[in-house]
Amino acid sequence: MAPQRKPPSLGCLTDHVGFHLRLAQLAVFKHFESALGEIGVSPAIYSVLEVLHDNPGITQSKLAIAVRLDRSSMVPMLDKLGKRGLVERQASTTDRRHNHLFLTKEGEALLADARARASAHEKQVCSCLSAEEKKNLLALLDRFGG
Amino acid sequence: MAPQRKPPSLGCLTDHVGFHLRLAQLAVFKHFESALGEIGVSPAIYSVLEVLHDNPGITQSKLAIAVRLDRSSMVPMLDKLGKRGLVERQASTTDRRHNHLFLTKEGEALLADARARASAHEKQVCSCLSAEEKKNLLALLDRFGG
DNA sequence: TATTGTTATACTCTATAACTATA
DNA sequence: TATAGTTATAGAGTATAACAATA
Repeated sequence: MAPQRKPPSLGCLTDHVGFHLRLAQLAVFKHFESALGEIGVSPAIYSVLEVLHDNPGITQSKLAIAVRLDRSSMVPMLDKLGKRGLVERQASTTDRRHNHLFLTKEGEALLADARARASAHEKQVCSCLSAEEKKNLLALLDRFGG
Repeated sequence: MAPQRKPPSLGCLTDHVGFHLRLAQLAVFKHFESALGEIGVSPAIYSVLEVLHDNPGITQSKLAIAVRLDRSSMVPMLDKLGKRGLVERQASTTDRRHNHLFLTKEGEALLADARARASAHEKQVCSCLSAEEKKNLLALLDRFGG
């Protein structure tokens, strides 16, 4: 059989938004990893740090909802961040079922670094889009997930 | 402490295309699962079936590249599809390192069902977009992953 | 009864590296 | 030497279900 010289056809796949979403996310997350991997910040961790910074004292369950994880998945993540000295759990005095979460000084410092890197990453990864196009893209994406 | 009544702020996250991509993909894949889960077709399996249908005789490595998986990840996937009687591996007669892959009759039948469901799923999940907007969205996504 | 955080567990997806058989 | 498929393995990510403490 003669070798296939052309890239294989993707058929109906080209019409499916899910397929395009996966390819785009794959590319963007890989780039993120190359930009923030060396400081130990994955996309999931970055989102947690941002929400914590913006909502000091938030509880674990609310944080989980905000970043779209199960509350049980939040636990090992916060354990890890706690061990790294980035996040603190404070048991609530008024409702002792709750933990209030805070970034430590180290957590804030790491977030500052992560933000600078994430911002540079974002510029690079979106260099193929005008400001208008990016705004448009985000609005379209929000129709699904917002 | 007073309970937080408002949804937590997402801060810088709202400017990051990666975050929006994740939320959108989460929503779209969840919907896909609810539409094709009962016939045992995940997004990954669907993409493999489509590429196989469109490129009969393709080799494992080329298939892996087409659907953006490592060739080692292709093996257990094809094992599973083989056990379900959907895909056939034919050792090449001219280069015995290659396997040529084909959908069986059962594979084609399942794909027909999957296509109908995927098409309905796609309509539902994109009901928030005009035809123009969807076309625009796919083009924008392709800037990253294409 | 309902909720928060936790634990135990398991499953899916994926990649890396090394192996084999071929070329 | 290089390539295709395979194997073994490990890691990330995530969810489900049940539990203890608390409300």
